[in-house]
Amino acid sequence: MAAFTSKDVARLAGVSQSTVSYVMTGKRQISERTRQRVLAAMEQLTYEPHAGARALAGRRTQVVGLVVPFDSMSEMTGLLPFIETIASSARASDYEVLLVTADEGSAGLRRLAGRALCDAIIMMDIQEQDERVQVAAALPIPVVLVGMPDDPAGLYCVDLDFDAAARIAVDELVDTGHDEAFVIGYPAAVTDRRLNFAGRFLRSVRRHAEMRGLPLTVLEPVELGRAGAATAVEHLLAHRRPGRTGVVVPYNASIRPLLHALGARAVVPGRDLSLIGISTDHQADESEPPYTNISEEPRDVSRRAMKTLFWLLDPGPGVGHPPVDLVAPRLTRRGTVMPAPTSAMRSS
Amino acid sequence: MAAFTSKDVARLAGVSQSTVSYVMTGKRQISERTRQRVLAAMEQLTYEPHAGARALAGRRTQVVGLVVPFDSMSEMTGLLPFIETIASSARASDYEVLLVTADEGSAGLRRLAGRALCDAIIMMDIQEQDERVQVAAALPIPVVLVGMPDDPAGLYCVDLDFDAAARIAVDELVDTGHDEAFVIGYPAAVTDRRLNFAGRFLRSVRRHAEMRGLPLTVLEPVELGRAGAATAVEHLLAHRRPGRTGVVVPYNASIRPLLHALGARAVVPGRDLSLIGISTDHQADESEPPYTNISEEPRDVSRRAMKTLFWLLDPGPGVGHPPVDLVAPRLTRRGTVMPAPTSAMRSS
DNA sequence: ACTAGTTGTTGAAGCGCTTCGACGATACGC
DNA sequence: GCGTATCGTCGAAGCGCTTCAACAACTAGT
Repeated sequence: MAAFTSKDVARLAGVSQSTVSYVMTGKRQISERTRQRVLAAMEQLTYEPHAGARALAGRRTQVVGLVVPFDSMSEMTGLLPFIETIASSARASDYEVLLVTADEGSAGLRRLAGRALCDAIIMMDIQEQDERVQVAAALPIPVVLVGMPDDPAGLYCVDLDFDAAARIAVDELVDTGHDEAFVIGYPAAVTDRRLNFAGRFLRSVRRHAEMRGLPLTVLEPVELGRAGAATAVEHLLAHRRPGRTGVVVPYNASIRPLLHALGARAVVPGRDLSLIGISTDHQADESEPPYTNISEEPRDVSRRAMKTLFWLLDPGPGVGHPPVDLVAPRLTRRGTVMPAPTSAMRSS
Repeated sequence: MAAFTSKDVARLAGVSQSTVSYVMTGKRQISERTRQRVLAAMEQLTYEPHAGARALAGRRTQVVGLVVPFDSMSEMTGLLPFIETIASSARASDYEVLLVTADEGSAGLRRLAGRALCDAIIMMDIQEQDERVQVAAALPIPVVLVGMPDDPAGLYCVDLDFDAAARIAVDELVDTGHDEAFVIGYPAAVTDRRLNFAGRFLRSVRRHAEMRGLPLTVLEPVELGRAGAATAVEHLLAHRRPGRTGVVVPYNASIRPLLHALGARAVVPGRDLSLIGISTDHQADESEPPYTNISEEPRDVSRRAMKTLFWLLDPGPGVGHPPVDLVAPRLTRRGTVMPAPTSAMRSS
């Protein structure tokens, strides 16, 4: 099992070592006959090129660095689909994935680039003011952000379009004749870290509600778990005005406990009030009961991020790429929003 | 930002390049004065050694390959703590982590070793009969399994001691005077893939129940989700004999829906029957209600696996290491097991 | 027929490290 | 004082690739 080198392949194929290299990289024309001989020799020896040597000589590693937020003790479920999609996109283009945890901060970024560990970086868990963004922008390799800091510093960003999500939620509630809306705040784990999407969504939802004349209250954050949800529901029920009330739950992990708390008080979403969650379609569908949701699809976002990253690595002749790529969310009705009153009633 | 090389450091420090190398690796004695000069130069240039060059010349990469089961569409939550712990253990020893998805099968393993992408591999999601185990055993680099195949082929394995877990569960039920036990089977997603732990647990629990004379029935698998749990509970209630019934739920994702289904039928664990789950302490504690559990701690298992891996990379002078390292589980009572009848009643 | 391309292949020069053997300098034993 | 260790440093030879310049063998153009 002593590893073979390209020299061994060359000898077996009866060509020079550089020819073997050209067969692998395709950077020079090689006659079909020779190519086949070389490929056969590789096959026979189960040859694999030495990654380090490649990186050294060719100055590219075929590795993408993935910076993920493992530091927070929070469940951070929902992270897995991101990682998985990124991993498989990478493999599809013959790239490996190197995992770096976010708690390393900028040091991790510098290490990745400085040691030539990867050709590009994809960074998640972006905060509004993120020191790493400046560092990343100064690196000699491309960096794609999943999320949007206040100042992207020229970096490419991919994320869900939270402004559109907010607009869709408000529109849906207004169009179905709601008189008032509540937004369940993000849990402290999110707001403490000033994760970018929380602020973006809350600002947008306030703006759109105002534009459409929908009275809107942002409730205290729901701490993950039963107790927090119960408190929020009590508060909600105590403060709602008579009329048609809509509730928007922007943080997916809050949705389940909230539904549970409503259920415990025999409040039925879609009958007694309306509820819209932001979550994956899968989660919304599997929930008991299923709820009307605005899609937040980690897989789409990751895929787009990887596309951007590969484009940066090899721009090609195309027209370019938008620096900020916001994935459009989609509303799917699953019955937790009360339908609009009949037209007779409506014209009040 | 043009990357510096050790030659630049050498020039700045007024020493030869090889001296710089010896300062980094510590493989030769260097006078303290020179060492400090070199370190200062490195600092000044923010020098980082080129990983590829290191791998090429030094034949070690300071990378561990991590093979994780992303292929299954199953939630595979619970995976994150493994990954996180492995990532931080690795970093603590100045190793990077390269992520490989299990759906690549043995090809991924061969690539990792063949291309010299890493110094060692840690592989999760082991099946009873796993073709990858043979391949892994033949690799020129150490491989540690998280899980136990039927035939470890000489590889080091780390996992929860499912046999002990089964014994603890049976003992607890017998010692508290139960007349009968049910085990909720693993969902199809697990059994279809013949994951190693399912068979190990079921065999053990049957054996220990027989040894202690506890009538035991293994129920149909609970499919993840409400419906599956409801079916299992109905079946359970229909078939239980009069007397003290214990239920063991070995798959952590099945516990929550099961508790929910029991609640929906107003069956209270700890009063109407007993329930023991295998899950992390955290999950057991946060659950509503909390349940008596046998600990399954991914972080412990991962940590031990990494310890084994580092030992394999650098055996040191110690006495050695057990090839199969089973982490002992621990029972924590949280009130879902009915206490033993009073001694007066007991002596029937 | 003779130059001017074109095509396919090669030798050799690195890429930035590790590591071996060598060597000058200092310390020791007698 | 002279050989003999010991210590600290250096030069140079790779590690296994990529890539450049060069060249042999053809094909075309005039």
